[in-house]
Amino acid sequence: MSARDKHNRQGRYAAPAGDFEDRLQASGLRMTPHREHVFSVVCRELDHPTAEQVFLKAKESMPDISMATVYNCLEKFVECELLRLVQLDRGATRYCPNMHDHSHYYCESCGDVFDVDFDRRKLRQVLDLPQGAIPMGYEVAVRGLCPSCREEQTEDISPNQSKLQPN
Amino acid sequence: MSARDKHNRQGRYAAPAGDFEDRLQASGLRMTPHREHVFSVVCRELDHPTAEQVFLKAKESMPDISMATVYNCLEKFVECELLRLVQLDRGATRYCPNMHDHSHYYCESCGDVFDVDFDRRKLRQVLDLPQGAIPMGYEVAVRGLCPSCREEQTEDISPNQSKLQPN
DNA sequence: TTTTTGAATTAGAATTATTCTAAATCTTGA
DNA sequence: TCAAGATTTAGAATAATTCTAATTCAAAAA
Repeated sequence: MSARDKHNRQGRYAAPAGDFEDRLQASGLRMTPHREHVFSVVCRELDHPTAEQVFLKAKESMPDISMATVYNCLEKFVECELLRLVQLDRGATRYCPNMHDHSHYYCESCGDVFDVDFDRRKLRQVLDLPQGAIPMGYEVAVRGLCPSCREEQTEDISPNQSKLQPN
Repeated sequence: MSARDKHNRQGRYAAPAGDFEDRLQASGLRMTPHREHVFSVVCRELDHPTAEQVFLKAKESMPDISMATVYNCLEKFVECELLRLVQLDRGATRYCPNMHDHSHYYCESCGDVFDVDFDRRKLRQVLDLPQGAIPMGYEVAVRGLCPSCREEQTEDISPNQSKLQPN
């Protein structure tokens, strides 16, 4: 089961229809079988995959595709705003097809990553930005327990004994 | 001029006094000249430096220190919560001695990184967290123009002609 | 249609940041 | 003083990514 299914969050992506080709062409890029396939892997098959995960999945139905092509595709998709980079820690960069404002919730127990929405204007108000700054984009990551892992960890102990300190 | 000076933000660090030694000892670590020096470099000499920047600066007054020691020190400091990791993009990991809740503002024009405070409870309210999740920590990065770079870019054109879209 | 031009793909080399390893050195407590 | 273990170190190894240069492919021009 994918993280998206498990956490029961609706996927909302930038390119539901022919938008994919439009965005490529707007950047002077061609739509190719490789690009279509790589993009579909990121969108449909996995959640926030790394380049290597995309490569392995893409190879299943396109065995001759190379790692270099996967990297090239992903880089171009980021340039034409079909994907965003997600850098949760020192590890490999992940790719995210949800181009709406959202944060990434990383469960420290199961390792899943899922999207959590926020309102950009409200987020801005929470930040004590210096006068004159022009914020253009926000990247928010949350670490903690996801609902299913929290349930596992609390089902054996009574609520009052829980050491979990939500904040 | 350091980013901290330029952006005129007060530095507030976890270990102003003898807290440094206490935190090391609480994790079973010794206070050594190398550790003291590396920590002081991160705290006083640079803002959000990478391991390599710390190494180069530390070498100035301790020429025999090795890169391995710098990495070891930084890793231990993160473990005993004297420093936090900051991963702004694919590049090298940065280290931050401000252990209070805050976000990192990255200026896309000059490349400086400075701290921006937020209220943890308010941030939590802005996020549409799923029922049952237990958030433990937040990492917020903002990209945009810092006040000085914004001034440079707008001083030649009238305010109405500005293409800048703050949000 | 053929040619030309440049984009896309590729394998493998190179690079970058980081981690690992094993030896030497230093500290502390017995 | 000795033993145990922590610290430091150089350099090797690793992981992720980027670069390079050759090849293939596709669209526009002739």
